Amino acid sequence: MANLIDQLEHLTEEILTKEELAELLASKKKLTHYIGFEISGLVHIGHVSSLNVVKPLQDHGAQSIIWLADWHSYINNKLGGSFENIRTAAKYFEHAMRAALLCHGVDHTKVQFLLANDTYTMKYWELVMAVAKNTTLSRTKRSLDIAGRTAGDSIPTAILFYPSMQAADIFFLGVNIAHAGMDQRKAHIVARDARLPGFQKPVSIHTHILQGLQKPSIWPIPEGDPLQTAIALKMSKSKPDSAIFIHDEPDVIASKIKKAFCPPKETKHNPIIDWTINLILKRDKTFTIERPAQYGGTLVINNPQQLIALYEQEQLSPVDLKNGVTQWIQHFLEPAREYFKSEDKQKLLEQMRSMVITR
RNA sequence: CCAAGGGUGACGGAGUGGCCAAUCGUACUAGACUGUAAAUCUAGCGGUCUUAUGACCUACGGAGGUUCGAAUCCUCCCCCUUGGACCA
Repeated sequence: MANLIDQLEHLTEEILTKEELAELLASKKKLTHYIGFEISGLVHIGHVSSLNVVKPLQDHGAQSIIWLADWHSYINNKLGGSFENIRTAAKYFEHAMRAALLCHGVDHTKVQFLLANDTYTMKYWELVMAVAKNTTLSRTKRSLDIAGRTAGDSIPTAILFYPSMQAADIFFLGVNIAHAGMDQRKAHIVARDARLPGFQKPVSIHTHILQGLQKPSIWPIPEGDPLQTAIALKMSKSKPDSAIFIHDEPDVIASKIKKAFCPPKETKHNPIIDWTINLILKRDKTFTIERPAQYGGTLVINNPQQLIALYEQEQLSPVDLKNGVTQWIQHFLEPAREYFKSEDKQKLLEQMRSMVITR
């Protein structure tokens, strides 16, 4: 079994911190990690991508928790801000997550699913306040982009509880590793800086945020804070063509990739390049592109550098890359599609779809 | 609770008695052009019917009213923004 730290480094954008993780591993403590999701719309490939660390962690004996953060949805007014809708959505979400885990070859029955509302106790709210007491208002406000908000807008007071609650979740669940997409890093920092007496600072690991498939509204992308840029470019559940959902049929996958923004020679902020590097090449050692002989025949890509070089020199055309990516994703999501074939899950999916539209 | 300013189609934002189904921009959809997408151009973009001209229905926060006629005027209500009052 390969070294866990190396594996995680390969799969993620950052580990806070590597030293702390090494210490944790050396301590022989039981590893527990969690990833929380605000329940909202349909589950897409970005969610799937963020679960890429579950397999190696499990292989090293970690207990995995998927946290269904229904209170966060409620606070953020998702799905009409109705607990009833959110509860239905949570059922869908759990299945969708199980489906996503299958794509990574994870035994989903070993993953623990917890719904926040079924789990919170008075002790939890005490922890929320403890975190809030140790966090300045300005930091809380700066952290609001984890909820897709900015303090500048007129915001309901409830949103201000969001970061403290997310940090408190970590302590409440007693996990020693928190993992999430890069867009959630500020919540983890709040937790790490909260210094709650009697609690360990959590190690936190952050995965890459996959870009949305469509052309960014501002192009070319101005230089700036890379994290802000990534958040701005991330795929959106509310724009169906910017994301591929886990239950999308192969023809839908093909049509979305076909419509995707993909400028020739341009490898920065090119979603197809982004997906190839961060989804495909992180998971597989090689990526094979079948292409007609007239365009060069079958191509095997071994690493991101090679991909970038070929693409920038126009030895790999957007069309061929798209075709390769399409095939790969169709295959990758196959287990999820299978999982969702049953009648009860189709029904949940339908419910979910109508809920998202009505909203 | 008070004051001022607001609530228009997916969004931004015009329109302040008939020429308004509502300018314009963005987004979206379709087609043309590219071995992809983008950009560009053309068309569509509340609903139903019609080959089409057109007709009808539903619409400008909600409910009433004035008028031949209202998104536009009046009344009441709801909500939002900013400031203030109360708590002191």
